[in-house]
Amino acid sequence: MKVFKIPEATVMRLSVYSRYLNQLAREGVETVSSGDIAKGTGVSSAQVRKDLAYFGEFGTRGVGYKVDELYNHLIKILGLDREWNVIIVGAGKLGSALALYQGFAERGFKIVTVLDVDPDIIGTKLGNIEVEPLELLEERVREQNITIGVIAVPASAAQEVTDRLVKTGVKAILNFSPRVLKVPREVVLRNVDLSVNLEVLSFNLAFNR
Amino acid sequence: MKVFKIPEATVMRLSVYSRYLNQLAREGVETVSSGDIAKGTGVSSAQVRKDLAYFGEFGTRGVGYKVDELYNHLIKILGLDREWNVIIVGAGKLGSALALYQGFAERGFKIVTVLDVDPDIIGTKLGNIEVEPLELLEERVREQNITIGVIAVPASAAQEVTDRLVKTGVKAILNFSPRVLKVPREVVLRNVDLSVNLEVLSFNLAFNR
DNA sequence: TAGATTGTTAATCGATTAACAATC
DNA sequence: TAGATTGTTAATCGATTAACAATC
Repeated sequence: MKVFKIPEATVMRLSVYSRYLNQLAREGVETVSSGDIAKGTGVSSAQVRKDLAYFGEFGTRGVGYKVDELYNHLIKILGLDREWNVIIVGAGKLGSALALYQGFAERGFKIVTVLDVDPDIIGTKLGNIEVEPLELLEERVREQNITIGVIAVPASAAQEVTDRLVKTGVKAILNFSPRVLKVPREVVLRNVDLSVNLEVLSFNLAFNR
Repeated sequence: MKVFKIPEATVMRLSVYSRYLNQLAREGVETVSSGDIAKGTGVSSAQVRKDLAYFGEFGTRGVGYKVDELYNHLIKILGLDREWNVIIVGAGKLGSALALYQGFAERGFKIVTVLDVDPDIIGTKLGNIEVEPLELLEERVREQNITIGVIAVPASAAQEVTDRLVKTGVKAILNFSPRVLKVPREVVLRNVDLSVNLEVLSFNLAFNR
């Protein structure tokens, strides 16, 4: 356990940098400066260096960073150097959209189970995953070594599902329901609202101009 | 145009408050204090009052806020008191997931057009919207009075599609492609990365513990 | 009035930026 | 060496929190 706290904004930027480095690597670029990364990702070069400095010294003064080296460091820092098994609970509009989105797999997140309570939904296929009944939650989490749970159920069911996931050993919860969830301190919780991004846009359109 | 800048975090919290107030209203609650909202949404009560103070005085000292009144204020502030017509460009895995997700409609975002270049995708139905060819971009934006464009195309096509949208009068761009886009100052741009939420979790799992 | 809660100011905390010595 | 760029410190900026007068 590290003593200093890493700002969440830094973590999110590291993710952006890593994508950009991946792109550069595919283009055959071998070396970048913090200024290059800055221009490519829309932040300041001081920010890039500061963000990296939390984790070590990855560059060479006067020269810059080796693209593939820095990329590998970032992937390791972000915990993307392994595969994370993910369960999605709730296969309604949102849950099935998430299950169908393949961008997660590229970053090491493997959706291995999708559950629902609706008999009409159970048994349907989302890509190559079949939606299974909610009762299988504990069984699937255990046998598939699932560490991340995605909550895509209605608000009324969110806490109960979360409790079951946590009790069975899930270490992190990504909550898409509009409910403030209680989890033990050692479980990582993150709340997401898909349409908040559009709302920030509409706010800016309606208010600022 | 307001002179002071509203922190983006404030806007995102206003969105959270509005959802919570909506829930309270449905439960028949008539009055809330900043402390209630704080507990219900997981922030501090000072934060709630500070966020609201940017926009006016909505409460009564010693009493609190009227739930429906405050809700209506927030909806207005967020620009959700009207309908926004949205175009999604790109109907791949991500674009179609976004088109199928109905949560946007609840907040006033109406997806009216989905475009793609792939002949295999054009003509397929996403809910009740049919995917149409990219060539119709200008025509659809104009005739359907579209103000918000969602970029769900590969990085290589992102800037070109953005330029066409902006040129045709779209006022805001929600960019899901991993590309830093150039837009004129008056166009609102927001970059989103769906899997960054999972990456923040994996970072916390891998690094902090 | 006494109790409660807002709106707002001042203090604190944290994150970003500027600047530069270190060094390739 | 001269030029370039890192790593890091100190200065700045901005956001959150604590505290309290105003007031219902």
